[in-house]
Amino acid sequence: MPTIEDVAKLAGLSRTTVSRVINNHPYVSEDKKKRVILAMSTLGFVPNSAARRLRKQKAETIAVLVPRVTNPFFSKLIESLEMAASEYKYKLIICQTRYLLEKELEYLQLLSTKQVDGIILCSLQNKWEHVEPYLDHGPIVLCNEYAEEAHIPTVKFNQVEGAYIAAKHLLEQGHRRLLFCSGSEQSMVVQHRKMGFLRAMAEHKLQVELVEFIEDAYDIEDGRRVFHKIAQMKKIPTAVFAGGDEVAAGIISEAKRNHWSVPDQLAIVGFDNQLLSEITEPTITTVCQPIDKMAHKVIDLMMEKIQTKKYHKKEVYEFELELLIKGSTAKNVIMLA
Amino acid sequence: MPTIEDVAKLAGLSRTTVSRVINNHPYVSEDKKKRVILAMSTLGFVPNSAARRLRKQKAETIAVLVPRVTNPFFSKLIESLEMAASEYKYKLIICQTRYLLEKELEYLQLLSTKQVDGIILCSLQNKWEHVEPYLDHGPIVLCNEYAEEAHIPTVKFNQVEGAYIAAKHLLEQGHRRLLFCSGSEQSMVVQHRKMGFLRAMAEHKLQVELVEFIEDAYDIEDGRRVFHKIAQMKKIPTAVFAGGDEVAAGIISEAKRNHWSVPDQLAIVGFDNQLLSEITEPTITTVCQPIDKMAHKVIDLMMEKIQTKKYHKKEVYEFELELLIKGSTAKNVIMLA
DNA sequence: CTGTTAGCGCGTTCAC
DNA sequence: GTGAACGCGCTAACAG
Repeated sequence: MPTIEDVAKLAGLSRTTVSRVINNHPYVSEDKKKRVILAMSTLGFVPNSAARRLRKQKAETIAVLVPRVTNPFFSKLIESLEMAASEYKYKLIICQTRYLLEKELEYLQLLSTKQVDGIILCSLQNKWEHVEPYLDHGPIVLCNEYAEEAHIPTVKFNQVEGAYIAAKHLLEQGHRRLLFCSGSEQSMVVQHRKMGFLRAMAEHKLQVELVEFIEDAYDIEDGRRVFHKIAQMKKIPTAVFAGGDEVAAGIISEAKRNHWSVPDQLAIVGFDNQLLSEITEPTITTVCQPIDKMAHKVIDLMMEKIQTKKYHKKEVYEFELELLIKGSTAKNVIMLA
Repeated sequence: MPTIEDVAKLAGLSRTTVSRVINNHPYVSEDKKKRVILAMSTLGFVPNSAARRLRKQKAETIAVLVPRVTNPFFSKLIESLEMAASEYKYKLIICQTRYLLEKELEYLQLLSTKQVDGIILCSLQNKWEHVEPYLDHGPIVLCNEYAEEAHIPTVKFNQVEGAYIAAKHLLEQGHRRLLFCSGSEQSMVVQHRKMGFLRAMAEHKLQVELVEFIEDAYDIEDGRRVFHKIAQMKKIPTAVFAGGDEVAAGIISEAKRNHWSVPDQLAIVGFDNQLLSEITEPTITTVCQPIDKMAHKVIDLMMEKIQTKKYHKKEVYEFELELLIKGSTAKNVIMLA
């Protein structure tokens, strides 16, 4: 591999001049610039990133921690983050924690070892006190997650409100026995949704007959399991708030296999507005999250923090959610042919 | 940030000894080892990766090029690759080419700039001659894709056979007017499937009435569009070979909205055996690909190539595919309750 | 078993 | 405008 030295020799100039051309500094005569560029291309010279990183103390790379990329919410988020980052010429390194505490900490070390300039946490399993020390090595930004004690930039959705409008919708449809079904209780996303859900319940306190909770449901398979739990309950709920469209789809699918009618016997509201929610029968009433907006905000924030190196202040940016009413809850809506 | 020098000073030893401890070399007395470890932890020392990379000429990182992470096939592949790579303590950097030639070349530069030790190409849009030069800088391995002229390690599925068994199944069900629906014609995956499909057609030449082709279908939305194209054909096919379960799901969904009966009026076979294929009604007959096996093989291969630095030989590893017959083609199968 | 020394390839003062 | 020289942090000979 040719180095900057080789280029300099071939061009009959010093390393410095070559370096200046590479980083297009001013004060290089057009003539020599041409010579350098010629020499570079004849040698097929490419600057070595390790040396640059060492010298500039920048990796131009950000780590994104997500539980799993197979979850469509996260893969959509990654896609958006990647596009936003590439506008700044930043690379992303995607890390799957699989909800494991150790994996999360392991990947946080990318920051200490300077393999990345910052970390975007889209999942937070560890207690904040275990994550905080890594802040010594660079910026950490929370994305979609939230931690009360974390004094760092945070971009999130208004999950409280999202769950509230979803729950309210179910109540307005006349449901009195409800099931709240979610992912890990660890996550503040879940906590917030539960708060919103319970707020709606409280507002209709007199009418609500039953409120049940189920945890750790993430995908279609989990949804199927949830259905069977429902079917075995003493008092069977008439409506389910599912943490994601995948879970909702699993419930619907299994319900129909068992000849339950949706939404008449069991109404379901999902989350995320995945394409999947248009495929099921009925289609899934769902809460739509503006992932793209969030992704852009996160990247802009991260870039600012990397530059200014001031990232110990808590600043929370919140995006609003919207309920899309479709077939899985709408009793008397005339369905499109 | 403390450096190895600081640790050495605090421990009253030389940089070398510290380095030896870090890389657990032999020939370091237990006593000094202890002192070093103590010094490291009191200072909170973490080795700087940029310096290591520069010195060792290794990034311990591999780039994976995929079209889009939102495609479940690729997100599943990434998940498997990531788990396999982490066994070697290798990081993955995920790059989305979005089927763009320039993006692909841009990411290949990660190899020239030494940001990664190797590249796994799960998508190949450029002509091989445009990719080949990058081989000067490190190993490139093809995964799921194939290029005749590429003399590099390749791990793939037997797409010819996969499509053949799927097509044969449709013919055996009595279908005589068929539609082959796929992604980009560029991809050898598509070419191979087409070959297998046509081979089955040829074997039943006398009976086949119609064979149509549609391209550039990747997701649920595309599937919907495909349905409308089908509906407008002069001679309407009775069976569709879809390049993926998403497309198949889109076709089924739209077909049913338009009161077509599946599989009676239109039979459909998908690809990938996604969870989604269990959600639709009917469920989707699909070709199952052992993604996990492929991923492990690719990583093992890549590790070997990085080590030996011999990666200019073509060696092709192929995994067999399997047809899973479900509701979208099975006319007379009694469906499970 | 341990320390001294010499780069890995680049960017950047500071003189000229 | 340009070049010489230093050092980013670390590892790997080579001595001892």
